[in-house]
Amino acid sequence: MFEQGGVFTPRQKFAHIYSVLKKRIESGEYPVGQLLPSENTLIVEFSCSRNTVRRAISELVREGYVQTRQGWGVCNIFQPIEPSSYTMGVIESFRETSNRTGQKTATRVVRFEPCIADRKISVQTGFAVGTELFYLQRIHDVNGIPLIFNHSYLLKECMPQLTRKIAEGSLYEYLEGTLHMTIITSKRTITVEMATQLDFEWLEMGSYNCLAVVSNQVYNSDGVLFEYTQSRHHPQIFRFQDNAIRRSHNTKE
Amino acid sequence: MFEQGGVFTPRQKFAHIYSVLKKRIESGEYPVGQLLPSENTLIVEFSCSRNTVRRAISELVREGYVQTRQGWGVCNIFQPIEPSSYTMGVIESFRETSNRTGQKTATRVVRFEPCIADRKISVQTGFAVGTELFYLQRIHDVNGIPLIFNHSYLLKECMPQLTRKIAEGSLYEYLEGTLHMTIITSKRTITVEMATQLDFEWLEMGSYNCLAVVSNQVYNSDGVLFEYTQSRHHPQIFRFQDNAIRRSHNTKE
DNA sequence: GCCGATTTGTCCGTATGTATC
DNA sequence: CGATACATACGGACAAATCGG
Repeated sequence: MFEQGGVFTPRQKFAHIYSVLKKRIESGEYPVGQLLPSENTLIVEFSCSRNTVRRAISELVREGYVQTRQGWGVCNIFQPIEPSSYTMGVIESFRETSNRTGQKTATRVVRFEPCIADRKISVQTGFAVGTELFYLQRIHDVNGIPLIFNHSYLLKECMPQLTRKIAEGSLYEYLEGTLHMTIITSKRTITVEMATQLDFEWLEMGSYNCLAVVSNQVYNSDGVLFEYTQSRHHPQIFRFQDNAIRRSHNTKE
Repeated sequence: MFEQGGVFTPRQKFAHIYSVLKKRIESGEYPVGQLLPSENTLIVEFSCSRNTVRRAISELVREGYVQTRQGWGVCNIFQPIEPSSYTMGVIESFRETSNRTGQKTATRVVRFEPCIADRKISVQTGFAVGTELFYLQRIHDVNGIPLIFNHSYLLKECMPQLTRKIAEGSLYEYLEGTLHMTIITSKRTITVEMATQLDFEWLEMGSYNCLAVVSNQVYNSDGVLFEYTQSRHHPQIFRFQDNAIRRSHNTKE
């Protein structure tokens, strides 16, 4: 690890190049709407192979910073955008998100009980019928206002010692820090649902009668589904961003 | 192009391997929760390079079919899921989506007029102040019920001949088919908003007072922003899917 | 319309690092 | 410790798209 022009060099070369290019784009060093230096130019600058440059660029494509076109080049399409509560393709805990967006938050556990997956739970969560689980209800306060209601089902086998107290803190800190679990994949579905009795009871719904609902299946490093969480967000604090790329129509076979 | 086991071989090798593996996973040929054959095994089977196999696998990772772990392998985490109206990272027109999900749909243009971007429009859409645009309001009916309200701003310069009649059909068919424009990148933001007077007038809101709002900036192959569309969806037909991967914390620099 | 230079897209083979078992 | 697995990186080759002369 050494420093170079104010930018720390990470272990991986492609990540370094990615981060340098990203900073240049954000700072306006490359004009918007115009081409970045060609791959060959970047190869010389970073003294690396073509694959490495291309990998860095493909990350920027995924994030909507640039787009590429064969025979033409890599075009800067950056536009500054307000920080989103959810960012596509990235897993973050509630605490991490609030730190990033700079808001004061708190978590309350309003229900904590063991349970066993029946057919209804199984269909909703993806756990097999009969699986031993913990069921949690948690309220997240943002700047003192209750705005998120979470229903979670957690695989008991992975965290037999889990207590209500632990769940009051950051669940992910416990799982990753204390239990040394590694979270790899998370499958999310976003819908909009009518507020329920519980939502009205616990959240400051104002005149809204719907919520943004994020249903989340989380897998650990063994490929085991160990968490299902349904997060019910007050509309005013919900925002999700995504960058899409139009794929060629012949790819489907 | 030749056939092989019922699977058409596309031009690109990695896409072929991707599609074969995908079919095997969907059909249960690889047991869920277990490892796929190693990269070296697949290299032999498909007689290709390591990079090509890895590229196919990384697509499957992105789609939530498998997850990988260094030193261990590629683990099958497939779970069948209902078709979503929006699928992450893919651009589709309304017509394409409804064809895919098998619903009868229609589009009505309820407003069509030229306009010039003022400051308010500029902030919302990303077009520079003074840009000449078309402003459209369109209703999408699904199975005869009006459920989506679209506000669109289109760059006049790119489609000076656009008429109300054309907009009644598929806009994307016109842009891609007739004008030979290529759409590459689309930046989307999803929020939930209170229904407006217009929404209540035109859509079957029932007892809902909110909608799922997808704000969309679309760039053509020259890197020019040429479309901003705000799609306001009735909650009952809105669903969006995303697969997230937990990144290592040292990547941010 | 053609040709050649440039640029990105695809694919190959190899080497080395690092995590897992 | 060694064998196996994925992760990173290099360098080279050719294809396909773009653009200017």
